Amino acid sequence: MSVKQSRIKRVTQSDVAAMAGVSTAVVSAVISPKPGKTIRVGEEAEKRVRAAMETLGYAPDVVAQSLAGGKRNIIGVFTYEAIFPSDSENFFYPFLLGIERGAMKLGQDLLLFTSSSLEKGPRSIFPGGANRMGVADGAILLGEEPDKRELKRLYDTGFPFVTIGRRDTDKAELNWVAADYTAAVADVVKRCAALGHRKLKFVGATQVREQNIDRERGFMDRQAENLTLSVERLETDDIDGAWLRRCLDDGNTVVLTETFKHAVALERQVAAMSGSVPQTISIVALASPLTRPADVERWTRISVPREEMGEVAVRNLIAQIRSPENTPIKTTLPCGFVPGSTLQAI
Amino acid sequence: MSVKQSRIKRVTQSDVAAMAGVSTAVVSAVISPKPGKTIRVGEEAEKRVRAAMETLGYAPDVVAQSLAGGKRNIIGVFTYEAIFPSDSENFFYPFLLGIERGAMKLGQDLLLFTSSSLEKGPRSIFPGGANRMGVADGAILLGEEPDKRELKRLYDTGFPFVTIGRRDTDKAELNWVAADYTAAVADVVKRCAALGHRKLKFVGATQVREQNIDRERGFMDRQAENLTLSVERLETDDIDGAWLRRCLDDGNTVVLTETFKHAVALERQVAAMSGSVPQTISIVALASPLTRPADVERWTRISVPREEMGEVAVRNLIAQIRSPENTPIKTTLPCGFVPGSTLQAI
DNA sequence: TCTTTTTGATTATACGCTTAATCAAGGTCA
DNA sequence: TGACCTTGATTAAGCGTATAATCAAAAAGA
Repeated sequence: MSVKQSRIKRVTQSDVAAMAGVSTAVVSAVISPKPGKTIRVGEEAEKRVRAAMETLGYAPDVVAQSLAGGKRNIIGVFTYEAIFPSDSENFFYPFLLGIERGAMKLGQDLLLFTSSSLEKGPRSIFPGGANRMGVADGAILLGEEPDKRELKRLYDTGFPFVTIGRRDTDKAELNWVAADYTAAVADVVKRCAALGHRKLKFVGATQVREQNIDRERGFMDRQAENLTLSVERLETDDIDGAWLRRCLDDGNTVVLTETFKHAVALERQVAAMSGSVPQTISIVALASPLTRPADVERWTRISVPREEMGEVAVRNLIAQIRSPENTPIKTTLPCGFVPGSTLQAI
Repeated sequence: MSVKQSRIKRVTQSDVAAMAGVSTAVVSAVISPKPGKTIRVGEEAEKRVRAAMETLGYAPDVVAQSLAGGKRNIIGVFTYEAIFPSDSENFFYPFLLGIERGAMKLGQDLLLFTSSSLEKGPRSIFPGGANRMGVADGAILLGEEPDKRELKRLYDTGFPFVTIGRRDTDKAELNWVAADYTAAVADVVKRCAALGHRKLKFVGATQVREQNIDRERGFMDRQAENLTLSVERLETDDIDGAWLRRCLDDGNTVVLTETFKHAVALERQVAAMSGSVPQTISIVALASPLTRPADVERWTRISVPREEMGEVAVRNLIAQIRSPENTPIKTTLPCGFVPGSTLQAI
């Protein structure tokens, strides 16, 4: 006969209620005061309840609160990759900084859904069909989802969440906070034009998501000003000598690359034909690097307000949680232009 | 009159049960088959249940499962500083990596107590007297606590927790996982001896905590082998020209410093008297740097198995949560010796 | 044939909290 | 003085699941 596992004795509401000489409903009301006051508490009683909570060391059980439909002051953070990136200069890290700051300011704890990892590969919101997120009041989703249907499915559950990065879905109005790539790229084009460039090429990733669309739109926005603009989407491998030759022969004087990898690949080809950047051709990177290369500073590029995006995501999420009847909040934040030495006047 | 937010209707066990023509208990048994079989299910019934789950798209509610099972599968992480260090090469970061990995493996979510931050200054476990930790099943404490009484107080609540780093407290047997500084420093002394050093000096921090005691003990362990050992504890500012002169005059050929700051301060003084390390004197750092200086690799030092410590902390915590009647688990993990160019033979 | 065991299920309760529905007591007001 | 409101509470009904306690029927054993 095995020894029975002794349960940890939790301090519960009724313990507190008993000590304070009130009912559990009063304790509940003290923990989470609601404007819709179906239960009212007198000063005296509240004082006794708080004292009892103090001496008993009571903390509400979030799980029970969740089940009962109350608020927990916990926001979930879901990432498709590891939350603490082993590469510490990781692209996602600043978002987390911002999220933590936002959570601090708003008195929220952060729940990281580390349990949803399968053996290998990317995480799933619904590992094995179940969804742990319900423990939190809402969640922030970070990173590129491998399967957009998961977003739709989560949306259908009615669970409040905010994605970092714009998300476009049929039949689902999502909350998101995104960088204003459109304006940022349009600004880059304008600056290039001011520097005398007339033929500009946009080199984008083959994977086309919302942010890529935004960049391309920003690029094309400036068509009017007697510029010649062309767009190509290709793998970095496709940027070879022949490609560069054609690009130059076409008269392009500056290339805007959607990723750092493209920019680096391009510079390598320039070097291969004994040219140099920006003498042979100018380059502007339209992104923050995924992992910080040693020489980032050298590059002319745009910067994404990542920490701020994280903080705003928390604010928007809380707003959405507090009034779910409101329409989804979509926030775009301006990017910065970072001058470097890879863009020159012509 | 505001429109009431219509709750999303969940597919529950009883829906499935109804469709399959059984009771909810059977459905529950089908989802989680336990060895302790208090409920048995026939083949026919199981088939019907599975079919019903399929057609209804049923997914168990993890929150309810947690409530009923008594386990939340949530581990708290408490840090006295910001959890996501803005300096990502931060000393604490690898611990978090390990904690996340451990949590993943054991199917736990991680709750970061960001709400317990006061305006400024270090965090408190009991902000305003309340303790949010009860939210989790247990917690991992990271960083140097400003006030040890908080630990005792937390211990007295019976809440399971593990500290990273050894903690010694009166009347409280704590769980911890620590680096084996004693063995590591003893090893360093042995290596120095093997290289011909006979007079070694230990320079420690004035702040004496458990880990400092451990290092000093490791240093003194080797007294037998006809070595001359001396210990000094001082601020980095106290390492000036006069001090270095005395140190050399005493015949010391190697200094073991407890922190990187001390090591750096010492080297600066050596340079100030036109000497160099390790020609003038050898230096070994007995720690991992708090923030990674550009030239860490140059230093002969010991390395702390931080990621592993984080992972083990999770394991130990879970073990403690599962069987609270067990005695506290104290784990020490071996450090590594990292050869560098600041230690030479004599 | 009568008792005992095994199999396959049901019922009822607990988990800790929120909240609608109630209610008692005292205060207002015509 | 009785009708009505306000205040400060209590009661009780969930939320979705797990599981101990039961139980009926069939199988096995004597």
